[in-house]
Amino acid sequence: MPKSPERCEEIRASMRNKILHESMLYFSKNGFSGTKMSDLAKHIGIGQGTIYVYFQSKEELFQEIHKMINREKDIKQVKVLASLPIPAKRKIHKLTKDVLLQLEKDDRFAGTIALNTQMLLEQDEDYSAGTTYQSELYTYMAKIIEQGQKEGSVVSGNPLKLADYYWGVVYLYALKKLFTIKYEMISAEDLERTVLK
Amino acid sequence: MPKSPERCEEIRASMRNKILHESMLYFSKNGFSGTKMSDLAKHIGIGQGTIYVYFQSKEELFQEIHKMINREKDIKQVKVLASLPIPAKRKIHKLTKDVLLQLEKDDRFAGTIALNTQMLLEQDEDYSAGTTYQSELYTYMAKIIEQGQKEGSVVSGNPLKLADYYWGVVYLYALKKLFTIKYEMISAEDLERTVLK
Amino acid sequence: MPKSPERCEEIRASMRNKILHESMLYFSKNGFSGTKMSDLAKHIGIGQGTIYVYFQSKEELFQEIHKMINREKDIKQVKVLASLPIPAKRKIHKLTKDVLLQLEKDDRFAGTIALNTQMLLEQDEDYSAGTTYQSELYTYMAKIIEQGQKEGSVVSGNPLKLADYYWGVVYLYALKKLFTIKYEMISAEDLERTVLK
Amino acid sequence: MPKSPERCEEIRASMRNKILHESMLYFSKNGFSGTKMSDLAKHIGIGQGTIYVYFQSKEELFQEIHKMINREKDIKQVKVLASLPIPAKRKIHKLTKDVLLQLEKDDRFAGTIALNTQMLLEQDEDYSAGTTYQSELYTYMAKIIEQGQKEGSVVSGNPLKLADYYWGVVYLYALKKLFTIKYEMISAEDLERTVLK
DNA sequence: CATGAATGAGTATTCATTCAT
DNA sequence: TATGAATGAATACTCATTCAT
Repeated sequence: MPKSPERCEEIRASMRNKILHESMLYFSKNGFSGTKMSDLAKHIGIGQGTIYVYFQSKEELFQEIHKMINREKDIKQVKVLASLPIPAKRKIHKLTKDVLLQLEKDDRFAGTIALNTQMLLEQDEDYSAGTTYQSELYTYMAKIIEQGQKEGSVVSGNPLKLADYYWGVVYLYALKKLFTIKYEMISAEDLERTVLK
Repeated sequence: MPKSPERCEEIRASMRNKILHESMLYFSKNGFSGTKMSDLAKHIGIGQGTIYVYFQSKEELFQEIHKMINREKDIKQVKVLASLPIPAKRKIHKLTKDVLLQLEKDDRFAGTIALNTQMLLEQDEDYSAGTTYQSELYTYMAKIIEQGQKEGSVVSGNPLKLADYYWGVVYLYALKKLFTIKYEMISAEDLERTVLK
Repeated sequence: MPKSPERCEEIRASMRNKILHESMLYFSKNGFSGTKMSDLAKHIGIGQGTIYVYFQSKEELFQEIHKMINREKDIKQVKVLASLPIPAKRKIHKLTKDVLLQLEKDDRFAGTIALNTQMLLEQDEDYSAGTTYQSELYTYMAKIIEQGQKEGSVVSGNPLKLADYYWGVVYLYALKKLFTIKYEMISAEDLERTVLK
Repeated sequence: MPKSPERCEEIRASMRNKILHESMLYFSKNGFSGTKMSDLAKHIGIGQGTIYVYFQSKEELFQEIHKMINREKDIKQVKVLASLPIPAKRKIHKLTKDVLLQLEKDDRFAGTIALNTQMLLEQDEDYSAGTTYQSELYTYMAKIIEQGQKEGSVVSGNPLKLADYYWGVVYLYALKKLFTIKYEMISAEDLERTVLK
């Protein structure tokens, strides 16, 4: 009895995802050149060759991970938040609460962020890809900040620069979470103070 | 006729330092596994073999760089500042101004900081060394923060955690300076807001 | 579908042995420092990397070869011979005949002996291992010699020293066989004369 | 006051000889490829560069050592001995006594012999050089053996082959002397028995 | 499909040789 | 002349990738 084609496809997709997710975490901890394919395979619990059934090369795997990251990261939330008819201060409260919660709970969130560092640290060329997305996230954040400045709740200064500061701190604590044994997460108040008066 | 021993020693020391400093910058930009010894030598402008006259291996060179960093990083400034009989707010102003100036001017300052990331990202064992020092830097900063809390100029919260936040942001912008083509440095006000009310 | 584990193990063992045997002959002809891993691999007919799948380093391979040699060298024959109830002279005749036959036929026998020279010539530390074994071979030979001295067929003198002389000559002709284009093997009579009257 | 040219020449010759002799011993213990020029220089107690003042290359040094060896080795003794009007047995007694004495006393004698092994083990091409000389030594020895066979004091067999056997044993004990910590030298009787009845 | 043994291009390291002092 | 620091070609070793099973 041959497997049904759909079932087959399903199995393929699930293995591909497994590799993608585990690799993301592994790469985020060890960097691109710091990761050996043999170690990665062992870590995932599969044979070395198996990775090459799903991905053409280490390079491609790394890029696919980034595509996945950018797909997952939900900009939507910020986008929606930006256009809601509520004070900027509340928007920032809400965003901060959500971000810290996600950071706390989801390993992948921290991994995602760490990988962007790796990108920054190791790759010079494919640089643009990661930045593209970020700018969008930053844009919406900047809108909220601008609103807050008008409302008097946010400090003055270039909104984009402030947005970048806010996300930079998020990124900083994502790294700390991933790489430090015991680290106290930043408090909502401290994080908000990057932009709130 | 043998070369004069003193002169010889002098040459050796100067070459060793040259390798150490140049390597620091190179490693900080490319990471440990991302650095090829042949490229490094070319970058320094010496033969590959020369590095091995002074260091046993890539690994050892990397460790010696870290020893050097920890020796150089001057805690003194913060130490002295902490014990001055002036308001904490002024101390933080002074410190912030100095740190941002150094960050702006001295490549090595940013390099030093970036290397600590590499350490964190790539090496698991020799981790402690770097942390030891940091805690001292953090301790003095925490003292200033504590003083500020009493004086009412600094936000409430665990002083050490706040010190860590402050230095974390410094570290974040050091990375940005090293790895981003055009980046606006954080302003003194924004940096101070990590701890000041 | 994974390969069957048994078959896999079998393949590994056979490749390991192939490398071990071929390397033994190659090292014995070229010495340790005279052997390049790339040449060795080419000579065996495998990729350079393959050797490192089975052995950690050139050094380790060399040591494993010696372990193998000491396992293979059959002391048993001499041991059995020593305890047989026949005249020493006949034992020596038998032994000499066998040894010369093996020397003539089996390349590995000569290789084994040549490698012990290499050991002697190049390695200072791991020296003991080889010697341990030899002393056993020498002990049994010495017993036969002692018996012969009582029977009047063997020359007088320290039996161990005479045993060492006998095996030394065997060793000498093993070297000659390996390294000289055309060499006449020693005759049984000449070899026996080291100890027989 | 400039040094007199003769004195200068004298100094040069003496340094050259020092290098030559020490190198001979060092090469004989470590082999050609097993010898590092830096180690050799340290062993001699001079700078690495100094060797290159006197010899063009490692290769040339090695060859010069061989030339020196062949110059030193006194074939004369055997040559003279061969033509004396005394019984072969006495010639062999005399030769054996002299050879063992020299082996006992003079390190260079053993070194010389060991180097011929190295030659055999490592160099395929320059092979002829060493052999040329040996054949002369062997020829005269063979003459003595032939005389002994006529006189009935020497065993029958190809005289050259027997000469080779005799010198082979000498060579064997030279190696033992060089490479074994405590080794009992072969006795004159044992050595003579290679050829004497 | 899944595997892990085999591979060789690529990288770290050594060592004979040069050369400024 | 004597030196030893500097060099790069040669060599040991690694690791992404392939492929027979």
